[in-house]
Amino acid sequence: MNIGEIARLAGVSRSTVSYALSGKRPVSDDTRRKIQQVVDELGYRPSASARALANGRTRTLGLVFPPAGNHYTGMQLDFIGSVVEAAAAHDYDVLLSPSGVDSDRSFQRLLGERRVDGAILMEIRLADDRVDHLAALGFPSVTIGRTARPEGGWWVGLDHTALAKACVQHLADLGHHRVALVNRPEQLLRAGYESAHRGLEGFTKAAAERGLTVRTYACGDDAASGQTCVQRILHDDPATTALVTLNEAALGGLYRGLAQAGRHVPRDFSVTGVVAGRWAETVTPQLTAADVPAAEMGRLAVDLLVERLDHPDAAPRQHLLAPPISLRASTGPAGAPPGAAPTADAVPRTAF
Amino acid sequence: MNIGEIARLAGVSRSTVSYALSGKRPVSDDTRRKIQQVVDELGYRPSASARALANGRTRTLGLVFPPAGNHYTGMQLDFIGSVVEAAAAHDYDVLLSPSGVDSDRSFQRLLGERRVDGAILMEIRLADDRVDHLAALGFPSVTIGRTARPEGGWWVGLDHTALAKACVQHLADLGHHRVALVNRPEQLLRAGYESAHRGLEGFTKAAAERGLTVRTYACGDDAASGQTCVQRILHDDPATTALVTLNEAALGGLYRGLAQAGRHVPRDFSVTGVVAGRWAETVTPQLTAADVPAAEMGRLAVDLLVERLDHPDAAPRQHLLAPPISLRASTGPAGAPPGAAPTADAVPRTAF
DNA sequence: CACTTCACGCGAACCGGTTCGACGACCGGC
DNA sequence: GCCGGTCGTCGAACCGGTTCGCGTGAAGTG
Repeated sequence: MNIGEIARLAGVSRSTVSYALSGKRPVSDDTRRKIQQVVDELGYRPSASARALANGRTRTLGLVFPPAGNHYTGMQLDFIGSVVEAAAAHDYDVLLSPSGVDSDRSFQRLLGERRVDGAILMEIRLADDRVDHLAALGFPSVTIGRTARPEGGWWVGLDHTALAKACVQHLADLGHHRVALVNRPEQLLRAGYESAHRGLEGFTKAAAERGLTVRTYACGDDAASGQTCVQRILHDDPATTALVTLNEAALGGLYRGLAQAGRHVPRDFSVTGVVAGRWAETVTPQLTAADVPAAEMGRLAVDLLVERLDHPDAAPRQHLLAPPISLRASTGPAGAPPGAAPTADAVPRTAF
Repeated sequence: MNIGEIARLAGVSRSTVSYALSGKRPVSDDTRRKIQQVVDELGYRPSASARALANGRTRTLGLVFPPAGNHYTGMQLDFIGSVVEAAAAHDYDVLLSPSGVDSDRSFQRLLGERRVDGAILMEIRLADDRVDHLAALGFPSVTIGRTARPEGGWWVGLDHTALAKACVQHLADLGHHRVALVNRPEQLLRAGYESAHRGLEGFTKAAAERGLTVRTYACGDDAASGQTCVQRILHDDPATTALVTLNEAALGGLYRGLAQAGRHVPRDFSVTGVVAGRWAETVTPQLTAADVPAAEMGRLAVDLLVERLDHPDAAPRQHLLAPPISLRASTGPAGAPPGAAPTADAVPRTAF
């Protein structure tokens, strides 16, 4: 069943059917009605491929994310979900592409074969050949995250530096002096992941400003690594009283490691970090954290991309977000000497 | 840059270029080399739309999942990730469709506009109009999950009945008599979600066989609901000593609710359920659970679908999985009277 | 009544591939 | 020297839409 069939049954030409359906030229009410009736009867829908071929637009967006091996974080899930829903609201489909490096097959399919009108890139690196490549091509894309030189690009980003700083300052205000940073895996640091580097930078600067003694750790994206990481932290400096995590997937393991070492959160150890809100609330005590507004970021990225597609000459736009820390129950004042009487219950508190 | 341009530069006809690239007809070595050289120089890749239009195959698979609002579970994430990777291995792209009901817009786009060669459906309901619709159309699809009448379909499923039974038996073996079931949300139960219903059935049957006293609860897909749910459970029957959860997203909240009520896991309360392995390990104590092999299921679903696409007349195939319970640290013997001396530490044990 | 104006609808070309039938060149055999 | 068969290539049709330019008939105008 194609447009020719509809035309035949409605007794008009193919072009008339096309115009009646698209509204790009006026069609008399009579013919429009007749055509619509036939279309409804047969449940006709124009072929996406043919349409894409004819007018060069696929009405599909590409969502490029790292090959991931097996470790997706909750944050990524939130991004994916919100991107898909926002795209649907704009009448776009989303094509998923597990793509790492510039030259890989998946990426070539997306661009070279013109499967998508535009792309959203996740997990940006400070020096990111994918971004450079797309910019050179002038291909419409929006990144979730910023490279080292984000000027003139289209992106929605998180101010990881400010977020990590805020975490440190929060801990310093509570009187903590010896603080550890739990970062993303070594391998991602080496690859230059933005969040890991900017977060590290903010952490280090803020610690220096406040005169804290700090150590930083790379940690695998899973619970077991988190547990091991806490062991290393407490082994390297048993006087550590707080940590900041940029690693969401390790969070459960961090808590477990602390429990195992006999440190009660938040009574004698404080935990905070940069984590998507939904996941900060699944642990007990709930995590005081700079909540990553993943859903909002996904939506904004789609909005930007759609705008860019609709107005090819529009000036680049960006959104830099810096959500405030949400106070929950995983941080508390430092200084309770080990062995002192318990001062608070482990049950969540709603405020400080 | 299109196939005509390549043909011109190589001094041959368009059809020869097509044959040289596809290998569907022999082409002399000389011309093939010449063509390949031009293709490489210009970095030519054939347009996916044009190709799809010409031969009717898009090399794209649709992944249909519920609109989800804002609540995606970790399990769904694992499905999505593994489906995308498995599809890439077969040289297919994946189109995401947040689609609930049969007649909705997203679903129509996928099928009506012929955007995909086949579809994978998630979150199956016992009576699922999407499945019926696809079956009636003869559209190649594979479901992750089974309807009430799965015979003759293509699917990969989990034996939720057996899994829930195994959980109950495990608890019964440990001496628990009063056990609660934490199910998926009320709304999903009403909609007839397979996992919720089959799991409930297995739970109820096994409990009857073992003579247990049980209560069942519907619970929202988030931590806060889990916490509330535990409160209800302990309010309704304070003598409850164990629970089985089919609700992965509520898990963190369940733990919190128990801690808040002063029940120590596993010393005086046991928790088990049906949860993806990765997520069972993020909580402390780690969850003894029937691990949902989400990654494997995604891969199997893609394999089945690709096979079905390659052999349109092949007989339907299925995979019913029933992974064993992984013993971790969240269950223990019942009967330690309240106030008795602690018998075990909360730290994970590796075996019973 | 002749002449413009406008509204509608038609045919053809085009998007960029694939595929089928045919044709010419070259080969060996008789 | 003619014939039959292979091999390699070409032209044309086709997939199913969109879009441009034009023709036609009815309505409006002087």
